[in-house]
Amino acid sequence: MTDEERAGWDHTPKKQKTSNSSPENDLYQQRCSLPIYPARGKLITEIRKAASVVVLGETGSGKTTQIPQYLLEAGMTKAGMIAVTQPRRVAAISISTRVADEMGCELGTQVGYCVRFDDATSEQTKIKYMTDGMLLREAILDPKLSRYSIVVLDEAHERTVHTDVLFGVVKAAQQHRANGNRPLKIVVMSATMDVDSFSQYFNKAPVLYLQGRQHPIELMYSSSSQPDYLFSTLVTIFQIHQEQPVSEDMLVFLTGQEEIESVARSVREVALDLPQNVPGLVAIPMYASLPPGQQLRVFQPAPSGKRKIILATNIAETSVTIPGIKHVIDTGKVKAKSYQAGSGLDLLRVQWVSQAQAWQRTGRSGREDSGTCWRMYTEDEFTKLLANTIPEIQRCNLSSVVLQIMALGIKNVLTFDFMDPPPRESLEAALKHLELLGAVSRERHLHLTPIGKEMSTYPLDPPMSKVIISAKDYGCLEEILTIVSVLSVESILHSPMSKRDKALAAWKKFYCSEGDHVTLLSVYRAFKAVKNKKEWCRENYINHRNLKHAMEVRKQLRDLCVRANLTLQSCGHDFTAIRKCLIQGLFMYSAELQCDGSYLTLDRKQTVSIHPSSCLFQCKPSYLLYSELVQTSKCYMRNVCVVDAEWLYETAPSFFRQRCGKKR
DNA sequence: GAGCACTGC
Repeated sequence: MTDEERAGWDHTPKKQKTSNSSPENDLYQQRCSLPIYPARGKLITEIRKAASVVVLGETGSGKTTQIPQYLLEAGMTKAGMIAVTQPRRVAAISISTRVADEMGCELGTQVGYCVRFDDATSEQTKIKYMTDGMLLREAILDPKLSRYSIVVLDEAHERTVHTDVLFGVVKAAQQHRANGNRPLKIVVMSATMDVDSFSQYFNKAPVLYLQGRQHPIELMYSSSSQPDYLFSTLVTIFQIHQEQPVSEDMLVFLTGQEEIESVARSVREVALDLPQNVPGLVAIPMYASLPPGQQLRVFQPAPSGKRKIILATNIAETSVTIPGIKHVIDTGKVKAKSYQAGSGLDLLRVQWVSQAQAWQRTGRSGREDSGTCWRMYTEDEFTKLLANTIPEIQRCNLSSVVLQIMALGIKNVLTFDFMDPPPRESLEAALKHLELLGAVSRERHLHLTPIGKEMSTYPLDPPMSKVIISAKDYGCLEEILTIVSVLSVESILHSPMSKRDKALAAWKKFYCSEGDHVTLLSVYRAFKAVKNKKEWCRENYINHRNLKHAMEVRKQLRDLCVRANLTLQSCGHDFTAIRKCLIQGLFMYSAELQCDGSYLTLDRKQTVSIHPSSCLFQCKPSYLLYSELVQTSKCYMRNVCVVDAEWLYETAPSFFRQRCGKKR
């Protein structure tokens, strides 16, 4: 979503009966005054002419809201809907709300949206805003995307895994439909200059440039390299504060929660010692794990006579737009995920941003008026940064992506038409993982097994899908649905740092000797049984919101199971059945106790420890399953479950024979 | 004896 489109309206659907497309209408006037409006005719002509078009639209051009309407008005939806994909749910919902307003129709009629858990479309729908992940799901059922005449891939420059896979999917669908009477048009929309690769990939598609409404921004570089970017950031904050008008708010890009809270403390401390004649300031943190109520603080104006300083992660680069920012301080650092197929471990590391990311941050200062961006690095350092951020698909675990691609009917993932192919080792590692789960087979040729096909219907990581479809063999689908749902949302255990001991004491009554999975099940069961759920959550340090979310996920998974004719059996208190079932998907995530009290993983022989948040932290069972490994100060197993060596061996004899040869 | 960039189905 562009800045223009994000700002200035609330997210609640407005139901409007009068038509807004009459010339005397305000919204109509607004539409005509957008920078994109003069290009309307040319856009329609070009998109009509070419099979694929790339649109480069600066922020504020209005491309996301207007282009779909232009195509509709030009009669280009006769043979099917227009799909407009977005990387984020809130964007799909709020933009479609805006467009419905502009068109003077009710949301869900001609204009609608479709995101997980929420489908606001109908038979009348002509323009459908949706998340990229949603279109990908649809593609598994219908690889030709036959309901659509045009697919608009918005925010393509963000290069999410879903968008990257969609590139290949829509391109293949277009080829399939090229000779029929209903060709598929593709519009790729990007906000960065790097559009050549998009054009090349989509058969040299023409590139259309749109003017934006960005104001001039002054760039300030450090004169010398800064060894301590936090210190130079603090100095710069107070330099700006003392020299610039107090009405000009500041946005500082930092790497994470801890850093933000510590800088916030420093800012407040230094502010106490400012001379009398210097105005006051308020430091406001902004990061994703902040409770929603506190996130809203960034939108409130500063108390009069004070300056607002927002300390944010890269959430403020794309997901949240804060109005009124005049100064941006860019530390040039970001915390990002890196994955090496070799270690099989996801890592979060602080690293340099790319040039494109730096420009994105810079742009946050010139929204309503001219602005300034203060870079905490030299111009020379800037030129040495990567031009573009490495696409996510090249730095993540690919098991679920590979499963999805194969479910789309693509024969060989290794030759799938990626715009930027991921490393071969990552694809091979994913295939090996799926083979262990019985989802793919290499007999004669590489193919998806019936189990793999079934697994691909669940919105889960492959191990968890495997656990679900295995539950029928253990008569515990009800329990497994609960456990899988709770594991797939953010933690339901709420542990405020100040009340850690109290929280721990409250959880003790749910603890089960079998491990965290069964413990989470007992929390969920207790929650279902009580009347006053909110109060119960507060008393027991349980996160009510995340638990509600888990219930929503559970309902979706349950529906999918019913559709697959899986019987919803309960095993009551037979936790052995549950643990044996978990092994079916997680056996490669197992560890063995060593004589010295440490643990070694069974597949790569890595030294690991039980995470201190686990209910088994002080226990030493001989064999464990874990849901994930996290590398922090040590390599920790998070969410562990006690198992028998025999069960592991019975589940995957050849896997364990290779790895524990001497034992058997 | 700890620690969480950001999304999404």
